[in-house]
Amino acid sequence: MSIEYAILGLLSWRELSGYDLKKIFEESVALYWTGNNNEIYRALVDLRERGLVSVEVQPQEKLPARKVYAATAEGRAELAAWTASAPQLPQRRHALLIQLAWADALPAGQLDNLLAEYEDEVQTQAIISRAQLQPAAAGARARFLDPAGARTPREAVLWRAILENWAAFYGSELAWVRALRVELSTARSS
Amino acid sequence: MSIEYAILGLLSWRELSGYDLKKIFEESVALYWTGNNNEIYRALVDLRERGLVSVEVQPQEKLPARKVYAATAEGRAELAAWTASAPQLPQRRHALLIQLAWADALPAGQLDNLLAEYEDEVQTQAIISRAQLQPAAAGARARFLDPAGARTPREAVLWRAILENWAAFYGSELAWVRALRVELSTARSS
DNA sequence: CAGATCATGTAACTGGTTACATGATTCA
DNA sequence: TGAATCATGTAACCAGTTACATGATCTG
Repeated sequence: MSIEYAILGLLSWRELSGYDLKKIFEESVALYWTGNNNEIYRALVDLRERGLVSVEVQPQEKLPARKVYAATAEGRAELAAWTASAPQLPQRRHALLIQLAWADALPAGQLDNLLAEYEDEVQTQAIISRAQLQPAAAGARARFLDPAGARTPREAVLWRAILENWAAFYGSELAWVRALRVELSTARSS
Repeated sequence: MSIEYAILGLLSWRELSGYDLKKIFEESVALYWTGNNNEIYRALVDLRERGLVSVEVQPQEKLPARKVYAATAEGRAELAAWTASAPQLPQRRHALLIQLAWADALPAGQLDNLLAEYEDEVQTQAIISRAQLQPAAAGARARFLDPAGARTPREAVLWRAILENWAAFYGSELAWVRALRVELSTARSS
């Protein structure tokens, strides 16, 4: 899947500028693209050309004009068709596992340092993804996937499930690396 | 990380032709590239140019010559340096989660069909990845990450951990989708 | 005054995918 | 005889990343 459907989905939820989208991508765990300008602005042009989104240019006095995009009826239809399409398996690229395959050449201390560093990083992500399960501060504009911004109870269930999936992913990874460190340290001393 | 280190690692383990590599990539769960020719043959040329692998051309009577590659001393040094490098977080692309974010427009039955199909696919992967934890048939050439092919006990521990990571990944995913289906069906009927 | 924020975009590159191309051999 | 396997490669394309480019405004 390309970033286009993610953008189309967001624009079906509320109207947003390229800059808004960029921030949403940067903040969200679930939207795993970097949110770089190139891709977002090109995707918006493309969606526009295909008639899936509309633009409204809002001139501002002192800042560059905001181009605010929203999904059109055709865009919503296209999105609905896509959501019904056959699910793909998630793809996971896990460079550390390839590193570990050949890491037997490393001294035990260095290997454990590597794993400890990894554990730290994963723990950070686990905390962040668990935090997203908590509702945002009252008064704040609901962020993407915050059940408070959902339009129906079922949508809230789905959004919570998405966040739980990410939390489970990092939780499982954290448990794995901790178990591996224990196993390596006990094997060494036995 | 590019596919190059994965190839260099395999060639540090045993000597292989491009065709052998292709098959290993296709068979292995852990080596998540498609194993397409383009990338493998280009990577081999590149590694060769950088002096990290050597080639031996083995002419065959009736088939095209095999070009058998192996890691050189420099290649092994480069690989060792890479294994010691800072670990990266795994990256996961999960299109279904983006689909679900906007799936509230689907009728309940269609949504459950989608999730059921996903559950099936994940279950297949879960079974495959658990199966790789079993030793290969006696007499068969040890496959990549089969502890039987490991060169030291610690390497066997690492290889098992890698396979367990994949099994845990699919196991966690399977539990998640099952729980979600239950939640959606009970919410509907209450 | 420096750094973050608002707001738009472009250029160059990397990594990876799909499909094309060739041709003999082996097996059901 | 048709499909799978052995064995090499090339061409065209797509998605995504990093870095470049501009410039005003707001905040500490």
